[in-house]
Amino acid sequence: MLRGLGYRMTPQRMMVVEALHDSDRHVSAEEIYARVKAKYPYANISTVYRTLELLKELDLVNEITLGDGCVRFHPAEKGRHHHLVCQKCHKIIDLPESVLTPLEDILSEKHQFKADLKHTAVFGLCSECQDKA
Amino acid sequence: MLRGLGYRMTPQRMMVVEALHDSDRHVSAEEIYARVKAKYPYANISTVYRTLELLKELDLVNEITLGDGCVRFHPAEKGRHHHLVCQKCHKIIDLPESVLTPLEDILSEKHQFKADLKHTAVFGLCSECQDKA
DNA sequence: ATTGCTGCAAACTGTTTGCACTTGA
DNA sequence: TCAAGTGCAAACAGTTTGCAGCAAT
Repeated sequence: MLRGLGYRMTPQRMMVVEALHDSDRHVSAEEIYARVKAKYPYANISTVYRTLELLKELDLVNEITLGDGCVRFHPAEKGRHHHLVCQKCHKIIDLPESVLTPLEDILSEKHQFKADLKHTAVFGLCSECQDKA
Repeated sequence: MLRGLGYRMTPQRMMVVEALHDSDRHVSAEEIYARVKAKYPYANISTVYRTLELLKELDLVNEITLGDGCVRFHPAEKGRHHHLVCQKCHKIIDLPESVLTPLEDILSEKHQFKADLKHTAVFGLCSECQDKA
């Protein structure tokens, strides 16, 4: 871990990073806390938040809001992708980065807006929930 | 107001609706509350939330999360549009619906996902903030 | 030996809920 | 009249902060 950049490597931080990588993507702070706490019951949620804050600043994790009232995180190294969020069953479908590049180009050319699509979630209905309706 | 559908028309509800329409778009519940309270100091924020909840159910207002920690609302009648949110100056740029229809089609055809883009915000940097960087 | 990080408790923000009272239909 | 809607206070979830002590460097 590259934190000979002035930061200290503490067991707590290691456990947060580990939790982030072990879980499949999109874990909330509370979920990370739960995982860390399972190993080390004295762990504190504010430490989790502070570590996530730091990792975010260093661009090691990305943050995403999926509209369920809590921010979710995933490691930047796991590759960029986007998210389709089903409003009914709350499933999250990952989307290859390529799907949104045309959009990125349009926004850049026609609106001078530099979109940061790693933070983007698209809401709607997945195929199963469409069938049910 | 079409609430001969069993709902009562109370002054509080009128004021919420009024506040929604008077303000330019994307007001948070707190902002609506502030506006209502200016007219009627006894107003209560839970009433605001309850009214917004109702309007949402009746599809009279849309809800959107702009990533600043609070949900924002705007009247459905004001027309559908999308939102570019600058992560630096927090400006909100409205986008005509047409810009995202190609995306809607792609998601529908290739991913069987029925996107509901009225809830969608795209984050990034506006042109001014790009220049500053 | 520093100084950065942690744990704890307490504050804070946005939102929801239970309940008794009020009011629109 | 009387159920639907309100105000209030209290609870809630997710997140942040101040501070004293601890521990990586």
